[in-house]
Amino acid sequence: MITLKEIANEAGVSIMTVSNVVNGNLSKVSKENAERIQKIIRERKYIPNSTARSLAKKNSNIIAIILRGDQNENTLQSPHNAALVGIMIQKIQSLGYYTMVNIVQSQDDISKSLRTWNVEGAIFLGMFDDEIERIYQVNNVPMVFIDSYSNVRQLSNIGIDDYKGGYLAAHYLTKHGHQKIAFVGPPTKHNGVIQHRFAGFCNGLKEMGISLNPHHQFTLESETKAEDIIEISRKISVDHRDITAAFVTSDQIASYLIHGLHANHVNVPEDFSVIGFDNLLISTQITPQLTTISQNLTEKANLSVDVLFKQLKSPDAPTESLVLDVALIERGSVAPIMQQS
Amino acid sequence: MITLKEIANEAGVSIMTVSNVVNGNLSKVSKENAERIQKIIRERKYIPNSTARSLAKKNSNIIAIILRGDQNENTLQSPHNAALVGIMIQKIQSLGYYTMVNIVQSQDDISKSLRTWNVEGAIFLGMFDDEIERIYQVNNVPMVFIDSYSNVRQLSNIGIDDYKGGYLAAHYLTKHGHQKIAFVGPPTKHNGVIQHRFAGFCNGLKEMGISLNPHHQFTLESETKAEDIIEISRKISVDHRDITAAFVTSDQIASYLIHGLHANHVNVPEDFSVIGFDNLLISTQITPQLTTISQNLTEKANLSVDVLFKQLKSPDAPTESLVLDVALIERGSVAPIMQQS
DNA sequence: CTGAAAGCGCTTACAG
DNA sequence: CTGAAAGCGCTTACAG
Repeated sequence: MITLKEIANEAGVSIMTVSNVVNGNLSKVSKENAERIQKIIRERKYIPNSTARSLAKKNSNIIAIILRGDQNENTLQSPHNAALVGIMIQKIQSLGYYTMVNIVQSQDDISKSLRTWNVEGAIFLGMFDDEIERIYQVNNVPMVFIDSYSNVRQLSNIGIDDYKGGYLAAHYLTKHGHQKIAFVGPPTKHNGVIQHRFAGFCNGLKEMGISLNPHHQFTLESETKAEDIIEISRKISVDHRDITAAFVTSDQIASYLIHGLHANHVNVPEDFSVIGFDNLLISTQITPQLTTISQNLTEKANLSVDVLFKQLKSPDAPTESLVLDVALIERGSVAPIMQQS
Repeated sequence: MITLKEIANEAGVSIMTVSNVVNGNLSKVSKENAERIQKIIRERKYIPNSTARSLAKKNSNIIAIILRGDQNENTLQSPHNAALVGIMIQKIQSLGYYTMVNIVQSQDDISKSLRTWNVEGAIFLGMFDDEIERIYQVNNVPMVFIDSYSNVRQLSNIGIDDYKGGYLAAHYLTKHGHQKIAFVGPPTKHNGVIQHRFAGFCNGLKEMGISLNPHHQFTLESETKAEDIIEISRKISVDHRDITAAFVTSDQIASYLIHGLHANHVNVPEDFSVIGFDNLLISTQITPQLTTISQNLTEKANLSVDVLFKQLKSPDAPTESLVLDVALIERGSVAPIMQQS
């Protein structure tokens, strides 16, 4: 590894002068020296040692992306998370920073990763409220959360209008004549995106004079277990033939549901209508293409980095909580009920 | 930040003794001291400063995952890459290391990221042959490549039997009576996975006395542009009604193709058979479920980390090139030709 | 078993 | 504009 000292020797100056050139403090260096040193730096392919720099400056140029993980689930298998992380990394890089990615289990000590590397800021995906509380207690770097509804304290959060998403779905289905509508998704009892989508959905129905039949709420214990979703399809097509439509909390689940319905000779949208959530690639890959609630992942990722850097640059900047809009995308998975057999 | 020195002061010992305790060199410390110091470390929540440690040790505990990116494409949007990266991160963490993720454009200087942080090893996804050559010239950390067919030098690589994948597809389709078969995928002219899948496919056909009609090779310029795939569907269903089946180089592309065929009133598998590649989640989310060539991503990711650490622990370990097996998964997207109308 | 010294490669703060 | 000194928080190598 070539160092400041070697460059300084070769240029016949002190390491301070080289350091100033490396850091672009050209006002402190004579033009001749600056140019000569720059030439040597280029020729010798000098790369500053970030560990030394971090130690001296007590900061790092590292941003951490921290994902809530699970023993038996690959959290980056979720297209939503993967897309966000990919965009964030690119954005962080473009700002001259480095990205460390951590996947933490509940009991893991997040502060260790953050503190050991003097991480300058962190973006969190999928954390639970109680974890957020603990994270705040032990860390004081700028932090931004994605899709948190925690109200235990004022935090910077980038989320979407989950309530409106559910509300739009309810209105759209009822406008198409559906009355007996199912809700399919993870449990709605936790404070989070699912609960808000559910609330918007129920209130949307209520406005149309419909109340959700509790038996028509189908709860998945695990987000990604295909068998559970297939089982729900079976129940709907066998035990609940009166249901004509479903609002499903993710495109992923919706696609399995449609597959399962089809296997039970219930065709979408002829016999049954489905609305998904997210507007992921998969919503255009299946047949019929999925009518869904879209969220803008690119904006979500970029804004989260923007908000983080705002706080990073001015430590007393107020926390920011942004709610991005959602919209209903009409495709082929919903049909008016009149056409149904 | 609490430091070694503070712990040493509080314990009334030198920082060396504390350092030995922190690093588990308990044979060098008296039992009483060790226990007292451990207690203080726990109470004060001491976390070693990795930047200082790295500087002193001239290494880091950081592994880099480097993905080939593209201006207008999110490389983590590929479920294949996202799943691999997720598993790798978890594995790297479980070994006590940290993961930095870089998404590089062609002209980017990879050695900068690697050298500035004293990165101890790197795993590369999606690099081209000429880039690999350059990477090797300027870096000397252990490196593992994923899915590279570069033969410019001996390198550690984890890949799959792409040739066999194509071969299996050809045999399976011909055994089901198909004769006029299309190949759909990215260009086959570059040395890489696609070329080998294509070669296996062509040779598989040849063994059955069939040669691929050059007009039946449909080439996609961009892997993910849905419109291009839909256009191919149109061509096949309108201009090439004699084609009865297709081997497609990814499940992603296959799903769009099936959707496009359907839009042109060609139903899979009744009118047309399709085999995909990867066995991603999507292959079970669409209707019909996709018959496809499966690769084991979990094994691929874990082995790549294993091989990297083998080289990292013994610097003169030979490079390892592993080829994982593939298998054909029978689902619903292929039907015998006799049943076709 | 224990610790004083030197050094890792940088930056900060200061003197000239 | 230039540089000598001190220090960031650790580890290595050595002496006791």
